[in-house]
Amino acid sequence: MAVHKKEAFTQKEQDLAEFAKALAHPARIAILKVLAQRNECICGEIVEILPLAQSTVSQHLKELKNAGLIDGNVDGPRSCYCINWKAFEKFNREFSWLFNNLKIKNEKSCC
Amino acid sequence: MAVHKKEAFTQKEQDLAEFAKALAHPARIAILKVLAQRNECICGEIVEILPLAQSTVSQHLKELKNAGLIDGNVDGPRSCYCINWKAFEKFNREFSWLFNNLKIKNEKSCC
DNA sequence: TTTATTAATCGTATATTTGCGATATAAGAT
DNA sequence: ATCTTATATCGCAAATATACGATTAATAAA
Repeated sequence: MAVHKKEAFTQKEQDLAEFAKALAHPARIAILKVLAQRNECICGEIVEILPLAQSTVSQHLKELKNAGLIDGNVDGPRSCYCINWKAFEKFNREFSWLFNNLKIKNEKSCC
Repeated sequence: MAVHKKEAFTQKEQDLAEFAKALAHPARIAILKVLAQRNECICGEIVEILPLAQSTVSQHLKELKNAGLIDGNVDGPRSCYCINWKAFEKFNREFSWLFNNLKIKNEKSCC
């Protein structure tokens, strides 16, 4: 994003944006869904389910992990990923904060 | 994003991702906050508040509008933007759906 | 030890995003 | 009709994101 002026915004705004960014791709939404449907931490399964190359899936997993949405243990050949619930709850809270803040003050819009 | 395989995912996944993408920048989060704090639909004020050029702010507004997060009337020299509550509620619902879906099935993670 | 097997990383091509200045547009004011 | 004012749009440069194949790394199996 070229000349990204992230620093010019509050930490809360940056955090929320970063979290949203991690969700901003259908493949990553799909990965989260897969991680949820199985009650265990798969990984190779994701590659079979998604129409993407292994390296691409690995890259998406890395982004989700960097953003803190998932945790992951790498045990040699077999990795293990799972949802980071605390992070999700924080996002939910932050998002609700923004959402409710808006809703209370401005129930009916002017346009 | 090069070779974007969006089509390979469900509509719900794409919608959620698109919505998240619109939120995936601190400037756009800040714009939504500004639109909320005033109980009217300003616009030029945003330019004064944000540390960005007028053309850049206009571009972010356009993206928010394209994503359906805000509505806007352009009345010649004076535009009028405001939150699209229905869109927000839809996103909130979709996100909760994903979130709850995950939480119910997988209360404790394995890693 | 050698040989799978699984996942991460590297390198690369291409598309998209971000940001800005400059310009165009469109209504109101003079 | 001309000038102001407020936005949108265009065109560009630089940074990121997406995707893939090829390679590396690290454990398990033989």
